[in-house]
Amino acid sequence: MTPQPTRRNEQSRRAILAAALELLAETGYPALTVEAIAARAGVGKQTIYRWWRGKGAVILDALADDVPEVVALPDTGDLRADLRQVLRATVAEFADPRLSATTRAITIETLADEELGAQARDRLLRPQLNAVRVRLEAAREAGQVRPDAALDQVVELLFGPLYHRWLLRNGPLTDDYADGIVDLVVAAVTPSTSIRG
Amino acid sequence: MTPQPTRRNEQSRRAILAAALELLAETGYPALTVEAIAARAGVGKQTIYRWWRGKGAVILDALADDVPEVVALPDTGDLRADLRQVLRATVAEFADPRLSATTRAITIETLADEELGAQARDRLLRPQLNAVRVRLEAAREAGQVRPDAALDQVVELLFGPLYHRWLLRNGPLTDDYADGIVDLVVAAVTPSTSIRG
Amino acid sequence: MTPQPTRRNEQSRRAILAAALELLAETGYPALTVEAIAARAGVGKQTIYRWWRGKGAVILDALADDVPEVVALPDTGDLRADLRQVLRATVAEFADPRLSATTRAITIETLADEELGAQARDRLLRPQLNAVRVRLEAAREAGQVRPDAALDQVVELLFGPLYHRWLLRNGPLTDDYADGIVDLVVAAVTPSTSIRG
Amino acid sequence: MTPQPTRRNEQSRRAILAAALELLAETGYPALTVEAIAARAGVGKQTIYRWWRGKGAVILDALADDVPEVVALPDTGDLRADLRQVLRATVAEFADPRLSATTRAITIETLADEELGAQARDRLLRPQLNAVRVRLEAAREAGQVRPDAALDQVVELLFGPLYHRWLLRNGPLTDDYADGIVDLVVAAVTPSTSIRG
DNA sequence: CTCTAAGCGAGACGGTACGTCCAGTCTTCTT
DNA sequence: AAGAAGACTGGACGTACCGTCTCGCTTAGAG
Repeated sequence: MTPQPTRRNEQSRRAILAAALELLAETGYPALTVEAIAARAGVGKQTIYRWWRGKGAVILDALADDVPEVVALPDTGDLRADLRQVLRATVAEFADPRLSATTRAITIETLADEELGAQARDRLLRPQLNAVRVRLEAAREAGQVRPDAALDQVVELLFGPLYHRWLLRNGPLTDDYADGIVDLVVAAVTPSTSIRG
Repeated sequence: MTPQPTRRNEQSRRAILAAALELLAETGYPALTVEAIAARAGVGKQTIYRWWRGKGAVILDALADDVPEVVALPDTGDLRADLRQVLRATVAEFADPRLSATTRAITIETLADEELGAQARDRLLRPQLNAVRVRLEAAREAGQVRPDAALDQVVELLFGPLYHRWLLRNGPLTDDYADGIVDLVVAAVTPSTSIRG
Repeated sequence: MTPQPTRRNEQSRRAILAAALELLAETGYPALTVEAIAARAGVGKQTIYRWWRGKGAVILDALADDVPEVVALPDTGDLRADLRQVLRATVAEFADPRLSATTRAITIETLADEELGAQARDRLLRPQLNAVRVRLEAAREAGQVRPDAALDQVVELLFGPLYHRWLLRNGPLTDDYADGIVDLVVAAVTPSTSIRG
Repeated sequence: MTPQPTRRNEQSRRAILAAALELLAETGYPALTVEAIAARAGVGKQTIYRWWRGKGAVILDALADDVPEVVALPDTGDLRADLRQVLRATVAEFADPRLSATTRAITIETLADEELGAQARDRLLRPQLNAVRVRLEAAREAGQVRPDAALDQVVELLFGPLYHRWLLRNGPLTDDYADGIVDLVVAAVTPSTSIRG
């Protein structure tokens, strides 16, 4: 009943993932079909259904395969500069139509399927967020961030607005915008120097 | 060729929107079909396709019909308190499975279809964001917000993290979380009192 | 409820019949629709349904309008020659794609709808058959046809084979074929000259 | 693209043909739909469209399946008697509402679709006509039929009138009528005994 | 070093919904 | 009151994919 992973044909697996990404780029997610993936990959439909639950799972796998497991963030000592760099990179990603399309695709699938959502979160989202968190922890130890700041929230404070604006097309996504967010967030977490200057 | 809105049957229109919302609540968005809406509304499919581009457009219309055109925000003079109230209300909305499901539905459709996205933005999102913006403007005039703060960004700083966490299921959505976001944002926009403490 | 023929718009009537014939020639019977007739005639659909039962009735009316009420047959005294002429004319009609198509159309409608069939029979078929019958009666009086021959059957003996071959595409329809049928039929009805040659 | 007949499911094929005949008997040809056939047969619509061009093709196949490939005609030595028997049988067939309806159905489809017409001709009509032709050939060899008679025409002379009268409802179809036709045709083909009476 | 059970390409299958087309009815406004 | 216009319910159309189910055909590993 359950397939034997040992016997799995690696060549087919790769052909399927490649075909899925190609078709995603060409036709967009809603027009993507398992049948088309199978045809493009030169593979029987059953071979897809044997190893994945549907097109969403295939796409997720394909994307996760493309992403480096661990993402490292630069630490120049200048928190603001480092964050600007990260957010500008994110803006650039969203500006790239290809990457943008795939991210939208993943998001759709994520919305409709809880299990897939969990996988996407753990394999794609978390590593990225976590890298930023690590950088913030370093900043906190360096006294550049208030010790009581909830760093998970700070991370979401950085990415949430970008994601929101991009997903809902609520305005242009520019480097200036990214910088503005960073400035606001830095202001929010900088220890108050007020009491006695 | 293009239908004549004058001749439109208002009764059918309402029946369709009502049926769409009912079915959405009962079966969820992916299982929602134009055929089912037509059947439930006692309407020919063509009548739906004559006036809408598909189920997404119907749902959007149905939801937009339910939303008050203008949303007013309380102004108690206490910005932090007012914002907490708004964000807590948003958290509550996201916690309600019914509302949550419809918002997810809209979001999916929005992602796949640019035109629909524009409509959703203008008719559903913007009014809500704008209400908060108005409150922030009042706060700025009252000297509670730095005069140079880009208020649109601040609004997104409030909602972005919530939306991000909810959509990607990146953690629990609680009142505490909402309060934490508000605290961070208020800290970000409060005029620096540094000069002489 | 029942429409008042007095008030009927003669112009519309004619436009409808003309449009029906045009479309029949252009697109063929199965592709012919009431909607198209109405559009072509610049007429509301209701105006068609008010006066006819459907596209079949319209077509029948259109064709019956075209046909001379009474058809006369030549009588040269030579029965064989006269019949040959009639059957050759019929062959020519069947060879004309346009006439052939309309006859096929009528036949289809006739098959499906008994009432229409009756009308077609009385207004289109009978007059034609009757003309031949009259000629045969004359021949009988002239002693060229056996007095005991059932003339209705003889008429059908003439047209039945042609019709059969044409409708079922059971072979080529040529003048030779027509002549052959005539010869057989004449042989069948010629009084036996046996007694003394 | 084109389906592979090897893989064809014989069970489905039979279920479809059976369902088609059932529904034809129950509802008549015009009310017959591919959808209903599929439902009754417990089959997907695509399975019908994969193997047939439409309901007409299905019905034709169903009927052709029912017909014995080769039809033999009795040969008692008495041509007139044998032909009477055949034509009376045909009259009986036309009198049976069920058989009559299916024949009308086939005819309609035949009229509209040349290819179908060709099939109907070859698989349904020709075998029957040919059987009569064979009998006539025997009669010719026995000297009961003029040697110069075009037998194909004679066959059509027998069936044409019946078909004509039935299809166009141009009069009652009785055994007497059939006998009358046979008498005429026999008269037409009997070698003239005149020469020396 | 065969044999056999698995995965495989292929694609037919029962289904469901699609978006379109037309039938025939109903409604509104015009002539 | 009839007509032009065209929106309405209804229902079949033929298509596209879904996910499952055979087919033979490799192909690997247990005997």
